[in-house]
Amino acid sequence: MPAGCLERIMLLFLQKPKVVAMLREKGIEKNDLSRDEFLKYAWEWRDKYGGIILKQIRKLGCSCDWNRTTFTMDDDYYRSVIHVFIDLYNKGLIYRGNKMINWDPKAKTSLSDEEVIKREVKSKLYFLRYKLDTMQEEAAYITIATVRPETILGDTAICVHPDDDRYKNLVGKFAFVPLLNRRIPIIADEYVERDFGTGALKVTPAHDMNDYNLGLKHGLEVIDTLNDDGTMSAAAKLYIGQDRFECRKNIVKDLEAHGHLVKVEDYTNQIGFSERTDAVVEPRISMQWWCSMKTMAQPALEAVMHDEIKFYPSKFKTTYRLWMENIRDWCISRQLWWGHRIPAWYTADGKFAVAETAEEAVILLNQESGDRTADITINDLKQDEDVLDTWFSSWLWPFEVFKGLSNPGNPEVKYYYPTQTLVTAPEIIFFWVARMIMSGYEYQKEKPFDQVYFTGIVRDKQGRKMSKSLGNSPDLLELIDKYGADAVRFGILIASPAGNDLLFDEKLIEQGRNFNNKLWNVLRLIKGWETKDGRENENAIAWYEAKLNASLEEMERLYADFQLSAALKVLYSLIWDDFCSWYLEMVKPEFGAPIDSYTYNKTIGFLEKLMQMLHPVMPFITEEIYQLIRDRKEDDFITVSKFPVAEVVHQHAIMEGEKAKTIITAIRDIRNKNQIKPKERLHLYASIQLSQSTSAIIMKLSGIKAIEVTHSDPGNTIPFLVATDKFFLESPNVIDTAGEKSRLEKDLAYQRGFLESVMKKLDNERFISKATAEVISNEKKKADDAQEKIRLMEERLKGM
RNA sequence: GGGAGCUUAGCUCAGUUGGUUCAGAGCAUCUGCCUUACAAGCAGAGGGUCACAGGUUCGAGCCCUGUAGCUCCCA
Repeated sequence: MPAGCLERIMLLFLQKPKVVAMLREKGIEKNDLSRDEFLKYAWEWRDKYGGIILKQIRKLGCSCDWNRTTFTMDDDYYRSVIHVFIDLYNKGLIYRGNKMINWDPKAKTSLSDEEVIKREVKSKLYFLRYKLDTMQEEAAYITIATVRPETILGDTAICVHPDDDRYKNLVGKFAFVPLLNRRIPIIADEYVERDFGTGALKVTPAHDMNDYNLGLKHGLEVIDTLNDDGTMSAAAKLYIGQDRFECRKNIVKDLEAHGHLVKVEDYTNQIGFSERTDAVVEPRISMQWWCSMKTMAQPALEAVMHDEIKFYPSKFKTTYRLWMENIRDWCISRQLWWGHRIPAWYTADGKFAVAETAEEAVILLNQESGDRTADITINDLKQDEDVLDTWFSSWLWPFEVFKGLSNPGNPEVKYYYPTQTLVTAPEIIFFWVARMIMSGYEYQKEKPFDQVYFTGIVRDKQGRKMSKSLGNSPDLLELIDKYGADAVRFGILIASPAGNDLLFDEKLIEQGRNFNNKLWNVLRLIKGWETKDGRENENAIAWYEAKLNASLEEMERLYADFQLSAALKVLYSLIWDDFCSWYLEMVKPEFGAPIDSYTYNKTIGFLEKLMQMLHPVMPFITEEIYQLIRDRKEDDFITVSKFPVAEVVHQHAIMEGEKAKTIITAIRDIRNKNQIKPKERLHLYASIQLSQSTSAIIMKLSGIKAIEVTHSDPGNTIPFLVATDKFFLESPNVIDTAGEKSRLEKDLAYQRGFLESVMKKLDNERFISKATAEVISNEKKKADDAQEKIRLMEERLKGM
């Protein structure tokens, strides 16, 4: 089983406490602290919670290599992140630039596109009229629609579609921004959607991505009306200092009072929220550090498209390709304190150098200026206040945990890199997966892993994503207390089909707990047996051995294809149905009687294998049972034992066993339908000679006194068919002929219909000429079987 | 607006080279059992026009096209 699949799924449940939240609980606002004070708290937090999270992971039964825990803020790792920044800067792949970014006014930091979560929100669409600058006496207006009326203070143009007849004559003219009376041009651009609103668009280059682009194209003025905390700036001229949402309310009132508000409509639109603080994100022009992506994306894209790195499920290849082909530069600076501080050093006059230390920066800057008389000293420099996006450190993970960058070619990185499988969530395919692949090729000249398995997203019973605001995430530790870690693991894994979402339901955990209980009772049963010499139950043992090997084969196939829940279902059924309900019932001695040693040893062997197969899913109980069924050497643990390998499957043994099962089930069904007590021992008559061993199993599991061979109904029996073999079960009660007859007739009708459809095929020349020989012979066999069954049923109906 | 995916039993879902021994599992339901491993259990049973409409094929839950509804990703 690919290690970590389940672990990854389960980690989704864990709560991630945040430093800022912790401080707030203590009554400390981040703004009251200095950078150093904040970092002191953050490290305290990390030491405390980092440890707790690791403990929780252990509690879940994750078997990781605990000697290799690594943190991106560890000294060595930190240096590597800085090194990569400098390296990419020197390669020209990192640059500083003033561009439009996503701004989180609550955290007062920039965000990458990936950190913005779009949500649909019910808003209002305000229709506002702008007075046109005309020579005429009579006032004329142009009406625009906006959901953010406060942004009109930053308007520097109105834009219409060049082919829009309604506005053609206005292009090139001017209008006045309401309340401010700033004169702005009316321009034309094909970007405008004529059907939306009034077809006229207000342009605010400082606060909207598209408007920004329009501004660049048409050389518009940029007026930044917002401060970094989301309040109106001095440039807004009005409402200065008011929060953007408060300002919205006020400006609507004022616009209405001045007759600029034409109407208000309800409107649903997508709004970006900060993944970090859930604040409404503001597009904002800002000086940030950027990582150029195009060149690094190229090899990373090809690797996945050519299956050098395989995605499971493969549908994510398309998602990946589309993102990579349209990749945009990555905003890597964050206005935070916690993180890897950007190694850029500034002089008072705005010059800067990128270097590991201030000393090196001094040298670089002095070399650059070449002016010996004006040498810069360390005291003249100030380090960039900002830190790097956390993903800028995480993307080095696959090799830097083995020091593949800081100590290139060391034995560990040579041994472990590339790793086998990355298990992760599709949500971070861009954040992390794509970037790890890029950094792998950039810094190790090789892919970071062979395959990526994407788990589903955990949802609640109603199909909603688990989220803090909904409060619908279950407390995993509480569940473990209630049901046990094994049960929780089982419940989650059984419901995790490859790549599909997982609907969490406590019922599934209950199923896991019941399974635990079942396993424990198996142990109790077997431990209670006394042994005697002998060799019995050979058929049952041969059947189960074959069954176990067949299931192992099946599971190997499913695991290779990452069909984890399917593999677990096979195993669950192999244990509960085949082992407990059938095998153990077949070999179980009568109460108090001893079991032969051959059967006993075989049974212990089976249970041992089953526990090994189940161990990745339920590590705790399987280890416990493993230790209890045999005396073990001190260092013999299931967790380090070899996973069983499938041996040759004896098909004949399986068929023999299945036949016995079918006969037994038929007899049990008849007992049920005819209210014959399970304890009542009956005679069975069969048209065929069953093997000694099969007969013994049938007698034991269906309460049969004796089995006799017969060719006709001995009378006072209930007849039944298994394949084309006839059986007659002695009936102690008066036989319900009417019920029996109607059941028989129903079955007969089905068989006739079945035969008809098969014959249709066989009579079809085109079928005979086109289908494979195997398919045809199979169909012929079906027809023969059906004919025989029909004959037997008709015969019986006649006799009733 | 662009893209990906989903629609199968009352519920949640499997069904990976097209062949009515393939229409399945778990839960839920019904019937009968406190049978000394297990009532958190045992033994059985019922239940589906595989979203809809066409098409390809000897044959379609599976392949193709369209329609409807839902979900996700990107803009």
